[in-house]
Amino acid sequence: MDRAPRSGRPAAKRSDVAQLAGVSTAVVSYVVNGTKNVSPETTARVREAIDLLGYRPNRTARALRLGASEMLGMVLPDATNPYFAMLARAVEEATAERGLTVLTANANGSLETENRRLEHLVDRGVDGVVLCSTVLDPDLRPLVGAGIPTVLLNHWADVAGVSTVGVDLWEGARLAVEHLAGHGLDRIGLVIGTNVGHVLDPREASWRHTVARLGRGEGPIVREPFTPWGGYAAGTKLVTGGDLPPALFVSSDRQALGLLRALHEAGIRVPEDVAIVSLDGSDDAAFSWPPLSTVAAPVEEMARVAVAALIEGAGATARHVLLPTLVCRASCGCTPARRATAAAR
Amino acid sequence: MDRAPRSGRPAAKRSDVAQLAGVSTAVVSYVVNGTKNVSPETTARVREAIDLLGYRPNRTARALRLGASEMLGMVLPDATNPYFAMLARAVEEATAERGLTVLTANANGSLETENRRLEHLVDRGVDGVVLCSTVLDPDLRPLVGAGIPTVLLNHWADVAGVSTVGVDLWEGARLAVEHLAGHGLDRIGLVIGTNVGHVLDPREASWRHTVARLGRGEGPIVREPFTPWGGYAAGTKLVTGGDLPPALFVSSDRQALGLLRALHEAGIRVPEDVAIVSLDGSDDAAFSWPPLSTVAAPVEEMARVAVAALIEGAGATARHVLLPTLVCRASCGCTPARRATAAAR
DNA sequence: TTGAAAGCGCTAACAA
DNA sequence: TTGTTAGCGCTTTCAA
Repeated sequence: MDRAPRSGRPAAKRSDVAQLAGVSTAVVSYVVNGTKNVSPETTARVREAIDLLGYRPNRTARALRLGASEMLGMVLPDATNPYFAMLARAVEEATAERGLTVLTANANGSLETENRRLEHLVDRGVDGVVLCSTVLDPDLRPLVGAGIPTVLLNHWADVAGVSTVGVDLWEGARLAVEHLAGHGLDRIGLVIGTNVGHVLDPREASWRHTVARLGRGEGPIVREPFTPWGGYAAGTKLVTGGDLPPALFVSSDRQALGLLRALHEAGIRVPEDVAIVSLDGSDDAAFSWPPLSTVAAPVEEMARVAVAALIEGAGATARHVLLPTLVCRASCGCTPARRATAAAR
Repeated sequence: MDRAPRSGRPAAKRSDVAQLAGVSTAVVSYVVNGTKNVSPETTARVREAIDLLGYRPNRTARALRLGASEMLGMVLPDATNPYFAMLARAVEEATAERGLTVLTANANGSLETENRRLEHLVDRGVDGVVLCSTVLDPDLRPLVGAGIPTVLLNHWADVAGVSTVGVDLWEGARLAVEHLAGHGLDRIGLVIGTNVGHVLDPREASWRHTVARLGRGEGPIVREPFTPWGGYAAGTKLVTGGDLPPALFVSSDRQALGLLRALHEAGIRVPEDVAIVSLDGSDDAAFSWPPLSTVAAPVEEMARVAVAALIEGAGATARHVLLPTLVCRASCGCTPARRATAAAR
């Protein structure tokens, strides 16, 4: 070795422990990993030596030897999006419970970056990958080529060779539309994203289907990106288009935030003039004005299922579809936004 | 080795490349890392072999050999907080530019978890740590003990032995208060967090100082946690306390979100009845209602400085204090919130 | 119950 | 310019 040890006292290694305890290095391994029977006395001696030296096993060496890094990779479109941030945190938690680490990477909304990050994770030797992709059919070749178990999280389409876990968007849209209809609103519009490719988004399909089933009128449909700016643009279109329906199903919370702003700017009241239910259930929906009623994805459960699929999946590919739940706040009209006393002012 | 190779064809290793190219393994290293002169012909042959086999160096082995993982660790209080999410993304970017990877960990607001995550990062052999702690004086022992370079990000107090990079909060508060005063408002209150320990928060000190210097009245001061719920509680107090000042400096965007909600519920208009400037500059401030005027931290710069301090710092400990900038939106009264046409309705 | 030793894939000093 | 080789710290087989 030709490198100076790190500043500070060099970390103790397994052989130091072995020497101090008067055993072979193998025994230290047995004690540390509990993989073999070691006599109580020896165990005690080894434990003591470990404590004395403050020994911590070198996980890099372990990873090299094992051919497994005990790390999971996760790539997100953008951790700055509260919904993905929740997902990331949940995955981290589910992973930590199993003694693994997550290596998180942001694709920043770029497919090219997504691929680069993916390859990077492969190089780092992650044992599995949780991929939240913005595209329906991500490029899985680097993963498949390396034989790395992969699960597509927050995904609703079928993809060959990998497991997916997603929300039942059809059911989510049904929940939203039925709720809005339950408020007696009879024309229900849709604000939805643009990046869904050529496959019909289940949110759109279900919105259309449910509106028809309930015998309500189909309001306008506006397609804009899944961002607050997209939502703002949608709101502006709706307002200037002069065809503002009394109810709107918005396919993401962030869009709803932007929509709300456009509506406010135009002096349109929510929920009095337009009632809104959105979809995601991210934190920021609770502190918009008015607070958003939203169909919430079961984020923790999604994460747990995804991690389990990766670890226990053992090559099986399954499609997990989880049910969302409606969280009522003020934007749909369920709860009065202002306090009674305030309204009386 | 006693383990089956991963499913799929086993990855090519350096010796395969060497064999195919008809050179020694050392030469492959030289070519891959560009550490030594290799003749053009040999280089070409090696490159070809690499492409042919789809060879990718094993970073775990490299890390073990080098004694450096080429990973940086980052621990955050909560990546679900948009401000920290921005910081995390910026750090990831600054790190990627240098060919390194970030291992991110969430402390979930718990000091105990923070320490556990820190130790975990040490075990993983990270070459440096970016620590965003919620406490003023975090436990750096695991880091110092292992001789791992550390920088405290988003920190404003002096801590022995490590570099810090933070925002000039005094200046931030000055900017906010002066701006509010510039709108002709003469009593300026403060909403601030509770978890600052026994040291006087510079935001509070500067608010007090600036208000006095400008000859304005000091409005009420409310202390609640740095969360939307804290902000909501603060707003409720202010409203029911009956001492609502015409201007409020709020020490974090998330608090401001909650505050806004409490104000809305009480039918109080922003900025007409109360003008608000907050501090952070996170994304969600742009889509609240009304959009928040906020003193924005130079997040990208903070991240770059932090990463540079870690990598080029070479044991030096410096204190970097960066300047925030005021971003005016509607909550302070600079911009009319509603469109003129809407106001005319 | 314990130990000796091979070797994970890579780097780089040293020799040729 | 290229090759030989000794490890990095760990796990685990096989033998004692």
